[in-house]
Amino acid sequence: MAVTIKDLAKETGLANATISAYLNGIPVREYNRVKIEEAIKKLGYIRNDYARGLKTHRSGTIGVLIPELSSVFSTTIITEMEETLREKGYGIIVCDCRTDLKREEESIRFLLSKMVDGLIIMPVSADKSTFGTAIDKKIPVVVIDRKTNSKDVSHVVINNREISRAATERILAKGCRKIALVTGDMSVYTAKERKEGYEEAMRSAGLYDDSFIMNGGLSVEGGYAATKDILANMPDVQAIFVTNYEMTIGSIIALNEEGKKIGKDIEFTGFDKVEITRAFVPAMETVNQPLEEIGRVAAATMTEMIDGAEPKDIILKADIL
Amino acid sequence: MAVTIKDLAKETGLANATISAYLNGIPVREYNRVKIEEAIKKLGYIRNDYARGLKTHRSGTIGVLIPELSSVFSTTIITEMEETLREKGYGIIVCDCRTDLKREEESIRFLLSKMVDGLIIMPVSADKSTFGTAIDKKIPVVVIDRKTNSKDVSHVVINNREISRAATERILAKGCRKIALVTGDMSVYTAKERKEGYEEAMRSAGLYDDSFIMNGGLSVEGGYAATKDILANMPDVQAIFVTNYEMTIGSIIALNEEGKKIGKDIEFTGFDKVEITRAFVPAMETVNQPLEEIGRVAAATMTEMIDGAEPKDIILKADIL
DNA sequence: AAATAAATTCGAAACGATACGACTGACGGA
DNA sequence: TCCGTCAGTCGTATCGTTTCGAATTTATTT
Repeated sequence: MAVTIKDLAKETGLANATISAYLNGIPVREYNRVKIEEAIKKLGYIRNDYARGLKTHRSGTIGVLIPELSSVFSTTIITEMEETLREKGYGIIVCDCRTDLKREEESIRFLLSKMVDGLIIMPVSADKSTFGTAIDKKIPVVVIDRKTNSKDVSHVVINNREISRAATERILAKGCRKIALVTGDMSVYTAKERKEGYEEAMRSAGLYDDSFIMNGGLSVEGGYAATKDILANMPDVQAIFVTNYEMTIGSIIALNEEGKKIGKDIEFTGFDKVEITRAFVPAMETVNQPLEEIGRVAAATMTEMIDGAEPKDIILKADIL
Repeated sequence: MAVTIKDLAKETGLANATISAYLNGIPVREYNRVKIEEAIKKLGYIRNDYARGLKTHRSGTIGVLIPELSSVFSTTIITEMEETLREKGYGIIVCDCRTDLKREEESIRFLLSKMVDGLIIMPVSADKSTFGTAIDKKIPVVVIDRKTNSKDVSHVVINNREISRAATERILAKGCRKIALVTGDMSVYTAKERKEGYEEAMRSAGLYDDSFIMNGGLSVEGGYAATKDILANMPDVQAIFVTNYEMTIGSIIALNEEGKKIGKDIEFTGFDKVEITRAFVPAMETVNQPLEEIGRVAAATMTEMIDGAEPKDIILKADIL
């Protein structure tokens, strides 16, 4: 079967405890170190994390739960998170719950049964019911991109409201008065915050009118449909502000189809780095989230919590490109 | 501490073995079933996979190793794979090795120490040295998007050469004679195959000239640079064929910057579903890989191998949109 | 109702690593 | 030379499951 510590012990003539010590970085005599290392190489030993985890109740693994793996938003953050955590000796297990609450719960059970030392999660709902089990088990939880009503978890979010307000004000400064907003369902934290930022700006200008607000369902298709709708029913619209990556893409496609030139026929502000479109629509403005930073900070917060730190809320700053 | 089977045993007055049996789907008496289920709910029991894995040498987990998490190619495949595996009761652990051979090895050790029941991998090199450890341990390995020189693993690839040949022939049929190819380093399996498909078509037409072949390094920047280069140094080029997603994007950006209209000034065939560009460059042709199918098939092959099937090679068909 | 067959349940021994207290030997100081 | 110190090493119990043969209960047959 697999090579175990006992095999190493037999091979080297040492006790398991000594091998274990070596493996855990506790100093052993030079000549023993050499023997052990030779044996490891010779036998091809790989530590059995399951046995270790059983004994230590630690796995050296962080669970990452996201609603959708196939979005730049998630992957950029995850990549950076993995990097940071790896440096601290942690690996990650990623679960994609497909924006499905039931799967989210399933996944959390899965991760917990894998004995993760912590949970970084972008919850589908703002309700703590799903990750409550983790909290009960005293497993540190970091929530990203959402604010929840729980005091037991850390939050890492961006200044959604402020940046949306600023973006809207920038459009206003260009002289636009009829500005449409494409956002998501108000049950989604970011959608709500971003809408409120927009609302603040519009109200201050005395221009708020909620018929300018469209729900784009946070998807490419939704953004596309919402934009078509806007163009069809609000002929005098002067600008569109779209509040996430997918909808931005959909919206641009719709504008393009309708022959509306951004910067000329209409002002446009999108969300996130829509790389390719910059070539085609240089006049487009974009709210740029510090994705790498979110990943880094979330990871760092996680390790701090594992080491005993209290939960904290961190707000990072997005900027406008 | 955590709730264990023993706690359930105490709570119900049954032996651990009975609880274990219930948990594993072996029938127990109705009234015991009820008692056990109540106890589980009451105490909030979650099975400790580590203890179980230690005993059974199975983890119910498949390791997935990819060179780059932040690419549509990977994420689409992974998402589909996860779906399929989940249905069979497996979870996945994803590792991103950042196209780095050393990390690839590290990650494989990590995954093996996590006792994965199988490994699905998109190797950086075609050399079996990295995943050899897995094979030695009799762990099924499925390689996607690459052919390796190992007979012990399954391969899931697309018909790279044929489809590239077909794509090239299609361009030729439009009357183009000077067709540039942007591909990657010849050490990369897909780059090589795709280049050879192109070469076959060009040779048949008596038009092959390797000065038309550019290395775009498989990245957006590389594709961009290669295309700029082509436009600068091959003024009479009539068409460009780009062989992966990232380079396609880079190439389109470059063409756009240079004011070259696809379908008018130049013919263009890209690779993979470049969603957004379709709105801007409807004349663009694209080789479309069946990503979902790759994921599905890889996952299915994995479970078959776990159940004892022999390694096999599967070639899926891409088409041209 | 007794005897046999079938279905559950039980107890205790693993699985592979770590933790803990006890033990060894080498070294320096008195 | 003797003793205390301390870095290393050793045995062994233990983590929470599953496994397996034996023991017990329930169902079936005669």
